[in-house]
Amino acid sequence: MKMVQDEVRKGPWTEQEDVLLVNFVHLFGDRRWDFIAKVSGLNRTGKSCRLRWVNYLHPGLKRGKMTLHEERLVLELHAKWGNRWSRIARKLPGRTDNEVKNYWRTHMRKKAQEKKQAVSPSSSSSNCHSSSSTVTAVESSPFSDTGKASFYDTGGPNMAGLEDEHGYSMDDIWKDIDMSEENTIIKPLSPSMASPSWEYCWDSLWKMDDEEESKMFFNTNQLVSRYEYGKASVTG
DNA sequence: AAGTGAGCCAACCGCTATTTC
DNA sequence: TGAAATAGCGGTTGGCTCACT
Repeated sequence: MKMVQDEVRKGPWTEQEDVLLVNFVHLFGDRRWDFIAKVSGLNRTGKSCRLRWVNYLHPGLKRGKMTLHEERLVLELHAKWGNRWSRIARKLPGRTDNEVKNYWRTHMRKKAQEKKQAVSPSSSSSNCHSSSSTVTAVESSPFSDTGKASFYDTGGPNMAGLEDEHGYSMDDIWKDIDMSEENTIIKPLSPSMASPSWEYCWDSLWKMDDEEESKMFFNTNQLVSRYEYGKASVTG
């Protein structure tokens, strides 16, 4: 038997692909991406799978607009670390490096435009956020690490830089964020992940024995079918 | 109502770092 | 210890959405 999988798929992910990927990540963990890419039957690269998981499918992700405090954090940490997006993202629970990066790009584009209009060129400084309304918060550099990490915080090698001289702790920041996030939508990444069908899907998976599991590699369509069925029953 | 441009986000690419054998 | 494989990171781009004209 030979599976004909010629072209590697690129471009936007479909819901079915998402479901498959999430299933296989739960089965095999979120490290063996090449393996997952192969056994899942997705014609994607491991790299692509990882990216999809990290940036979109991971259950710990938070969607919606950046809160004021998150904005401040981004500004502060970028001032400190530069374009170390993943590092910055680790300090923003539920945010990805991609998200932070995208935010920064648009944010800074805006700021640059504002700056052009509002500030004379000679007054610019090394701080790239000089015309921002959040400048005061940023300039005070008030953050320290309390160990509250984002979902993929690996406890990175060097957080000592943040554990320093300032009185306003990360705890305070997080408390503020918690309060402000009453208005922030935190939802599962895919509609599917909160649905009964999703739970059913997991339930079935976890009950599988090894043999079943190996069979599943060749029956991934069933997963999608289950999912679709469940989804239909939810949505009406 | 249609056209246009800007903003935003998801995904890819290339390079580097880390892990495994 | 070195090579190969894999994972991770940062930069870039393409396409979709929405506001404005």
